Amino acid sequence: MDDRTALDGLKPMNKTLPILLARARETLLSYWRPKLTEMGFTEQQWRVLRVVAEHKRIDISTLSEETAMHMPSVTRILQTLEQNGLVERTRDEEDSRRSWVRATQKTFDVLASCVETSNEIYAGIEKKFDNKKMAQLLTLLREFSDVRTGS
Amino acid sequence: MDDRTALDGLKPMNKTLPILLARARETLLSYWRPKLTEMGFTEQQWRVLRVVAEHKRIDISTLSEETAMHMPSVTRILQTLEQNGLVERTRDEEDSRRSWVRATQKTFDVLASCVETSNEIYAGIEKKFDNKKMAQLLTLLREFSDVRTGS
DNA sequence: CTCATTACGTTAACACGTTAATTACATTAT
DNA sequence: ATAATGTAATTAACGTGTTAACGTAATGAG
Repeated sequence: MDDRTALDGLKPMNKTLPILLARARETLLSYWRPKLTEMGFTEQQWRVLRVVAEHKRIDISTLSEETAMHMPSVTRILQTLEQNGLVERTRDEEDSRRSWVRATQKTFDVLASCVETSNEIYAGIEKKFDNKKMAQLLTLLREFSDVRTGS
Repeated sequence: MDDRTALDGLKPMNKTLPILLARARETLLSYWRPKLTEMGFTEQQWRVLRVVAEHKRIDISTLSEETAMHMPSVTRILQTLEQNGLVERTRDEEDSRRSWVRATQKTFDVLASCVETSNEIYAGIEKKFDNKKMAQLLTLLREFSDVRTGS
């Protein structure tokens, strides 16, 4: 017989934060996936596109920070988006290490065509998870994110 | 000049759920990463190991559900864990499609050696994000996860 | 000025996420 | 029985997560 006493000090995994975060993400995606598939974007490409469009121009480091993705992922995704004519890149004149990314008109057209569906999706979620709870959840997630350790 | 009117109907991305979920995950990992690296596990391998250890035996589908990971990922991770002597697998006698996974003593030893650190990590988090807030967060995440659509 | 250091971004390598297809076995209906 | 359908798990293919190393350019100390 196995010695399972090791488990005494550990919480049941299905009640822990990592699992619940993963489930919440999966639930959110269950609403978005049909539209993303139809548009031919991955969730991550969509995030990058959205953030780039919010700025007149943005550098890779800031983009990485705002999308909550690591820079290698951002680099790869930008290559794809650039090939598809959704973003353009230029080098900084003063500091030639830095490069700037801008959204093209094509991106704004895609976003415009998505606003309606976006509102429908959030309305659908709100039916089952009201705005007050959502606001609480967002606040708690923000507060939790602020306790990050060095790194 | 670009036509940015498309953005009028969309929330700033840095205030949306997908980004905040990603940040929360990253924050949590910032606490765990040192220990995981030291032990030589990825976060996902650790999740699988923990869940397997909670059951006398568990099938792949259930394991996939409880770890909130897709079955192909679970399959790959189990191959690694099995090669390292952390889990064992057997086929079901009645239904030979199903296979059962069990944790070995080696797994329980690893878990036992981790309980102390685990408690320290959660204590560290609790200093900056108290138990009441954590309980609220877990509850809201659970409630949100329950609104998943078909699929 | 020069060398060491730091910072921005990319590349490389391997693990996981995601979807579709596949294999193998059970179940159901005819 | 057998053919059709459904289910458990794996494989395949491609995109992303993650870490380390790399190339290049700016910065700072001597």
